[in-house]
Amino acid sequence: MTEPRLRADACRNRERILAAACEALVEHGPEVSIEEIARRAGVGNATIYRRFCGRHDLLHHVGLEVLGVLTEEAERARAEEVDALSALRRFAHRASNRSLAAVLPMVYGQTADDEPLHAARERLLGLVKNLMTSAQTTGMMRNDLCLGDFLTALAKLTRPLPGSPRPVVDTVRRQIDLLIDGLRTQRCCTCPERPASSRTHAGPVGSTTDD
Amino acid sequence: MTEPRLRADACRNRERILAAACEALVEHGPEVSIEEIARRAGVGNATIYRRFCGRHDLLHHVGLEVLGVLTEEAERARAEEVDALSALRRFAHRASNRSLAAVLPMVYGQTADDEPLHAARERLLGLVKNLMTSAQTTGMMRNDLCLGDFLTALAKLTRPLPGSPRPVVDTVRRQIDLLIDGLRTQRCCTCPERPASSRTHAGPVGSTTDD
DNA sequence: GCTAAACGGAGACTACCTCCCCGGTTATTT
DNA sequence: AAATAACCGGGGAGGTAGTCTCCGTTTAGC
Repeated sequence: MTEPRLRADACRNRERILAAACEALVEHGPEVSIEEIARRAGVGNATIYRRFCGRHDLLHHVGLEVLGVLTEEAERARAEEVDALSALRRFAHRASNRSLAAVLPMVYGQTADDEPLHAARERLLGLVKNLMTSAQTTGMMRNDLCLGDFLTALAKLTRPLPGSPRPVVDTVRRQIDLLIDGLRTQRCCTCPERPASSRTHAGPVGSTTDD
Repeated sequence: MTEPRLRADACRNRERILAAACEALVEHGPEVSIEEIARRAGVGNATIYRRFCGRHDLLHHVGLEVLGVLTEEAERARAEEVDALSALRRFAHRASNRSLAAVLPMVYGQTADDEPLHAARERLLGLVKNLMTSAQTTGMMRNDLCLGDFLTALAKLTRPLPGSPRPVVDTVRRQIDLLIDGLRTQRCCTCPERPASSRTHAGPVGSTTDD
């Protein structure tokens, strides 16, 4: 049964294609062209068609990969952080890496009635929902919020605006901290007191460092 | 000197085109097609070319109009609200109507070195900047934030995610309130204690009511 | 009711996108 | 190190969609 294992370079290219697809999706929206993804990945467009059978299949695998990473992050955050709100904050930060949270809405629209994708999604939603209710029942988080508020806010903040040369990671992080602080019941500043740069727009272009 | 005044129907159509362009821009991104805008406005595409000389000119006027409305809103908010933070909140709510705040980043990328647009933009930025420093010096708003943090967050939250049938106004409002609460120095819940719907995603599709 | 302004649709032309084929390149195996 | 099979990028055919213009018809305003 199949999967004769990919050659090393083919495997590398497959990863690159998936990563490029994520980037391209969040920047250009759901109907980004295959050519654009290929350009970004630094491969010929034929390579994409060789590895995936068509657009739908590509997006399917993008979705699966992203959902997998996020689910794992949610589990680790829950396990390694002491309280639910810190876990949510950590999860949010991880989800902002490579705009992961913003990829999902782009994929869903294009892959209707895709069963495994739907299942993976429900699993992630369940985990985050648990974190939220846990934070709420322990009194750390306000009660007038539902899952959708948090997740769509996360997706929106994570998604880069067109025109920004490279998403300034620092800004996104700060915005997420702001959001989390808004979620809190009591004020307890989690945001490092980084002096505000008085410049109007983006500061130095930060590298996408992992947390 | 020129501007022989438009006929009533032409004038109406011009408004419709500008409004449709805003909608289309925030939904499809900066390189949305003229055809799509015409479809949305319910006019033939020739009508757009009759009223504006090309894509650049259309976006220029979209930008001017949006900047004009937002500037006026900022001034009114400052004049009519008692404190700077309330003014910011009010401004943010108004800017979320018709996704106004999200239109601007779409326009800027396409209209480089457009002097009047740039001037109008600086004017608005100045007003908002004043509101922010005012809120900060009176101790209502945390100091580790700059103009860009607030404005890009506003633009992102205001921009609809692809796939959402109609932006659920209620959700956007709540997210903005969350953001403003995150800005505060002390907790003082501005958010009406609307009981959280436990449903996973969007609740009822709200109409885009003005504030 | 007349006239000039405005309208929508259709058409020419272009650009880009999808998908496949082919001659050259590279990883792997012995 | 040579053989071989997997893999690669570029280019091309066919198709779709976009931009902008022309033209016969409709409509607002006097």
